Amino acid sequence: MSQGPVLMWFRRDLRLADNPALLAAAADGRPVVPLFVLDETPGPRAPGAATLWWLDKSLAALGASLEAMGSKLILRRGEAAKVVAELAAETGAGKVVWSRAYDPATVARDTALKAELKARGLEAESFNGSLLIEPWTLKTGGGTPYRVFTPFWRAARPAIGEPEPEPAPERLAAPDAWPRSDRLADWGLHPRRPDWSGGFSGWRPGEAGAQALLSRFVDDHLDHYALGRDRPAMDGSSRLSPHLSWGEISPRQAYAATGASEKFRSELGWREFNHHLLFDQPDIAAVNVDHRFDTMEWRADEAGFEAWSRGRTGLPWVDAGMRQLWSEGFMHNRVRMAAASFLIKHLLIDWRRGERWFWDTLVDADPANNPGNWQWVAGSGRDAAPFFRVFNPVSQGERFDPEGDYVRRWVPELARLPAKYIHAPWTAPPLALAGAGLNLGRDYPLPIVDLSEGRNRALAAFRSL
DNA sequence: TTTTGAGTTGTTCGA
DNA sequence: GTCGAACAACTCAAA
Repeated sequence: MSQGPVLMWFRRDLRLADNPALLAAAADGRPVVPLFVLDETPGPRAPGAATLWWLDKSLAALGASLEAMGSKLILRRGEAAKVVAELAAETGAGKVVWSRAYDPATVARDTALKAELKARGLEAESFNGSLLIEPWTLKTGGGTPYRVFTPFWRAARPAIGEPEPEPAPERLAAPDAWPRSDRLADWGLHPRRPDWSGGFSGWRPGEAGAQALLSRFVDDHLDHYALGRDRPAMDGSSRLSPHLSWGEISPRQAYAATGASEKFRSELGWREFNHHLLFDQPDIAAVNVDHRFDTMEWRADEAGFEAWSRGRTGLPWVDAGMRQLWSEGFMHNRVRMAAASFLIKHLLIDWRRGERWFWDTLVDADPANNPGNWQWVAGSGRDAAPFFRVFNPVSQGERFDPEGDYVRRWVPELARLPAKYIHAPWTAPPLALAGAGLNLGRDYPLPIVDLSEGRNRALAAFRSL
């Protein structure tokens, strides 16, 4: 067996517990050199601004946890495969371990790196640190990937079983000398000039924050998840998505803790489904999974896109969601669907534009889930919504925010409007508008599109595919 | 090979 | 207000 330290390359697995790569690194007592590489070279998709904010805090948390056990997180910047190979040489490492990624570009890079390391006489091993079940282990009877969620999940469940997450390694041996590390602050991941992250204060990135959130969710919300997840004003959702995205918590840990809710587990199932899609398809952020959509003539509506992204569409349900997104880096899932549907269907704007906006603004932006869910709403994805499913922002709002509390919170100019009109302020009688101190068209926009006309235009366009 | 049952999240219209 | 049908057939997965 080769000697020297083991290089533990952290990627989207920024945790110590239930991390198979880290356990393998620690297993035989050799010194461990933990590493994270910030790769800004073109190639695998670069994280968006909100996720970089998150990464900054998550790396700080991971670094502190490692130091508490006498270890250290080495930070390097550059082309990842090159940096890893160089640091392996620099430290005399005999082995490199990491958790697998599933997008084709990263898979190709990692495969090449593994071959290169082995050619140099090093051991290189990758592990499953991010999924309940890996794509190549689950196939239909015909040997193809599942394209429909329900049979996919029915087949996946027995294969997953009841996982038993592993604890963190008890100790990590330190090398004789630590290699040089960048300073996290020098990476400039926290936004400056302006610092737009003031609304992010409710988040606690890092493994401890993820575990605390999971416990609280299981104690307070899991019993009523199926209903609570549909009420944005109550926020009975788990909010675990950004923690899962960076692997601060493993899906095995989340799955094991939530056996009381099939509904929640099936949401983890959709995360798996999207990762399997990511693995099978060349580039789900750019290419329609259903190629019939390649001929769709999307509208080039700059004003519409601008109104949508800034929460100025005049549809309170959509605007509340888009403003929550801008403020917190998050949007409740119920509202995401309506906001996405509005852009794609009522405005007939290419889903990729919306996907890119979410990619940059969501703290949970994920290479599998973000494009997968956008394609699902557009109807171009796998097991996607039928074309005639056009979310109506007014009826959705009335159904899932009957008191209007969610809208009041995020669209304060409507706060004094009675619940009866809050999802459709243009229907309020003049007296009600005056009583709410609201001058429509000045304080808050009139709808930028007539809902009925927009819907019919979308149905016609989608039908013609 | 053929057949069969089923398919995340909706809206509108008419009875 | 409530309810069922229509929306558009199509594809998937498994028997």
